[in-house]
Amino acid sequence: MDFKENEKKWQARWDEARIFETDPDKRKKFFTSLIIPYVNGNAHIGHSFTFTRSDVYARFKRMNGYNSLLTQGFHATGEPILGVVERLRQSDQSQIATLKLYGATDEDIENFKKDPKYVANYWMKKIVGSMKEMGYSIDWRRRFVTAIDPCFNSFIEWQYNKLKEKGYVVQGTHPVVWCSHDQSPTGDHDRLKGEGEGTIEYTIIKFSFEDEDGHKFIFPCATLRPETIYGVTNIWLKPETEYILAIVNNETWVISKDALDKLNDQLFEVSELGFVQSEEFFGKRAKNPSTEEEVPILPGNFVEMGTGTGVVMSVPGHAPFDWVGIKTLLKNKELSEKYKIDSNIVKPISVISLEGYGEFPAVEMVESMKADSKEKLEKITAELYKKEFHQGVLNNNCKTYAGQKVSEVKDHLIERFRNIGRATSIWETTGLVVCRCNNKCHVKILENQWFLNYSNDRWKNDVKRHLEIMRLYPEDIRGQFLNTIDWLKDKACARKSGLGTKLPWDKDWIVETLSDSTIYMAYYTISKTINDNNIIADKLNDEVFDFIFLSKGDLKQISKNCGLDESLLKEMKENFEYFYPMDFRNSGKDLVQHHLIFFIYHHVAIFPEKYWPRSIAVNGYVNVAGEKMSKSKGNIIPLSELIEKHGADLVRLNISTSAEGMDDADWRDENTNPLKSRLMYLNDLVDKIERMESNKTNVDNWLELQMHKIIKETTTAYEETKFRSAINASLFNAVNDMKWYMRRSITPNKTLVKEFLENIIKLIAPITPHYSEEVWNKLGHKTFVSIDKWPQYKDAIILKGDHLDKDELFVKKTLEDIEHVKKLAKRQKPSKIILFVAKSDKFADKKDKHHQIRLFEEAHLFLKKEYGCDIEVLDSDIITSHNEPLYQNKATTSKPEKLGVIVF
RNA sequence: GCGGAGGUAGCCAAGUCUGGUCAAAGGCGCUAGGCUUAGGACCUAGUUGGUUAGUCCAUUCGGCGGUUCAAAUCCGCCCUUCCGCACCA
Repeated sequence: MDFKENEKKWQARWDEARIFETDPDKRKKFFTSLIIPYVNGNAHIGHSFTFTRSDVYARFKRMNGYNSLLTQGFHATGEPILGVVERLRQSDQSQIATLKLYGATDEDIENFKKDPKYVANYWMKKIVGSMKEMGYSIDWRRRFVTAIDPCFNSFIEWQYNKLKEKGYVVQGTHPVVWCSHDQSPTGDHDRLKGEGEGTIEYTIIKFSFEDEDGHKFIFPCATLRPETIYGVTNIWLKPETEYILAIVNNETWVISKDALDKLNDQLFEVSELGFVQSEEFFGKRAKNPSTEEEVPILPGNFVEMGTGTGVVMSVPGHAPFDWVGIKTLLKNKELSEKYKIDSNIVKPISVISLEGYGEFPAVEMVESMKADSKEKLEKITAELYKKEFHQGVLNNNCKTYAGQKVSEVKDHLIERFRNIGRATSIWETTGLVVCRCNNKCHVKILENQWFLNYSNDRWKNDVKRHLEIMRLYPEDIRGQFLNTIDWLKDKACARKSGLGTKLPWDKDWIVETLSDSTIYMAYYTISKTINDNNIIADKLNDEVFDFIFLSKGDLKQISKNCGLDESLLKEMKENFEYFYPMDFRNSGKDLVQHHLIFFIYHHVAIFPEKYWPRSIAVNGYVNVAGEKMSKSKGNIIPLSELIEKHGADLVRLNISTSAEGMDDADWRDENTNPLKSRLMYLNDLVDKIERMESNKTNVDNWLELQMHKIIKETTTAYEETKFRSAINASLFNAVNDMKWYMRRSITPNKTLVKEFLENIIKLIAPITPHYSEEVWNKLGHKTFVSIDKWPQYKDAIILKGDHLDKDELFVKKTLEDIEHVKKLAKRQKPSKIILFVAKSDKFADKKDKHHQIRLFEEAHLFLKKEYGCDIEVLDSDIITSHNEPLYQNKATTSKPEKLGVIVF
């Protein structure tokens, strides 16, 4: 069979017969879709896994009598497409290489530079092409592209108006990594350095200071460990450095230049007064707001002006850098005399007790590890901070907090100091972040940002409650869902750039990307009507959507208002009410944390409960020959290339049986071989059927039993989306059983073999649809197997079939025994084989013995054919002392579960 | 750090919920033989070590310890790999 030829043939026939165009009818419906792929490149091997799984499930349901709707849309919302265009305009070679890998020509690339929509449409067509080649059973009349299709944008506007009505879209403030040059948040992909870095809040402890003239200043010490406040011995400023004096919320602060910019972006009222050299303050004293004690201000070379405020409090007992700073200073006679300090004045103060350490863990660690380099100090600092946070307890120097665990008291302490105006906070990136434009980023707190109020208790609880009744495949993933829902916070939902829908009430903003992939499934139910009738976006106002999706309003009136025919409105409403809710959604496991959760959230928020989604399936990633896919490895194989090489059925079969559950799939070309050879075996068997006769044989019952077991096992596996198990049963086990049957039965039974084949062909049809159509046709059927009836099994046959299995197992075991003996006796071509059935007294039931004798007498021809020699079955009871010793020995050692064997 | 999923013979991978029938399915690879004979495929057997006319013994399922007549499977501790943690799709 030429797979590719065959696939083209059947795809054309399906098209012609429109068997996948799905409209409401009397049957029960089943609604699913493939994941909505991003149209900035071609479909590749990674997509094929989730695509195929969805199609297989839709086909499985279709054969099980459902009116199965499989739909497909495309995703163009957000930055990526604009990014592609931008990079092409800058002649980015790696971008060009990627696009070429996906099959774009130089001419295409020139066109891409002109228009993002061209890019989207170009790749959409390519992907559609691959999907058709893969034989996905999609109702193509319903396709659309997000952000490009104006009608879809109207739908998103409706979504947001609904969410806002419910109070689920709110305004708030939020810290983001910010590039002040670009004036925008700097996401991971926009960074030269600092991928994965986030934001972290430093506490600022305000130390007060008064100079000789009575001017009051604040030294705002930025720290991650405000709980060590009681252990402060001094303040560090960087020597020989200009600090800035600035009015910050009506106080005069001494801070770094960087800090000024940061505070400016973090909702402080800031105005610059002037410069001051750090030397001006050294030796003078500032007041600790917790102890009211005065501590000296001293030079510390290690102070980093770019971090925090550039002003640091020193806790030498618990901070390695501080202890080294103190040591360095005391060693320097000139400075210590100048600033009048000695080892008493800056003596470490113990504030945290930590098991396994003495009073001053930082001192101990520095000394024992001889830490001197910055790297070493950073390492032990991180280690010590972690230990003290998790295991440390504040000691008696900490007044009211004495005896409390650091991990438990930290937040209270910060809260109290803030409340009495002695602390505030400054946000910092968790590591150095440099924007594409080469500017160093800091944290900005965005105001009046629009948020989806995912932390809303009512909303959250609705989601959790619904999750309880949803089916999840595999069930293991539930914990991941629950946990994510628990910590889900509000999510910024409007941005300034990218393709997408404008926020309906604030046109300066564009709705963020993920909201385009939350309830778009509802749009599939109406997109056919929109596409067929060229409905324009203006007519699809909120009133129309309310009518279709929420049954609100009067048909006549709405029709009049929007200018759409009543019949069209009714058609959309009927389609929606028939196909909704979505029954099954399959995605990669990486989408659980956002897409899939938001999918539930938005449905729960907007639609009546009966339209909330029914199930979610999740699968792993796709590796190629054991390695992760990556552009750098160049192992991202476009789907079209795979199909060209193997044909769609083998790609479908290989990928969908490569893994199940949350395991990652692994594409290996060579794995197609065993799959192909089994398909060919079945195909070849069809040709042999004609020469068979319809005589019952003694192993027919056994094969029939296997058939029912295979149907049952396969069906159950499909239900659970365990396609690997399904194929294991319906292809591997089935072929093995069939091979055994063909070997075992001297004259295979035509009727049974045909029935068996027909069932197997159907069982694998969701995964290898083209192949199955062809073989089905060859078996003499004029119908499409894709829409034929799923095989049924009979539990009754399975339940009473145990003894058949036992018998066959016994024959197989005896075959192995004979082989074994042959080898040991070194008789490659035996002239005669004698089998001994055990003596009567060893059988609990005499009937079993007779059954055994009959079994092997029936198998006589088979055994004779196997070994090409005479086979004799002997009853051990008839062996007497007159027989040869070997005979006597076998007669006595034979057991009911093991025949005695002599090979001549 | 928080959370999720894993670690099984050369590789991939079932089995773990519901302990025994597990020296542990299946596939790949490898070895021997067959078939054809120089194409791959296909068929049979083997693939922890020892031992044997088909038996039996020892050791094995990340590590250590425990429960049990019995553990890959249950319990505890430890080691280790992968994944997600948001304004990025």
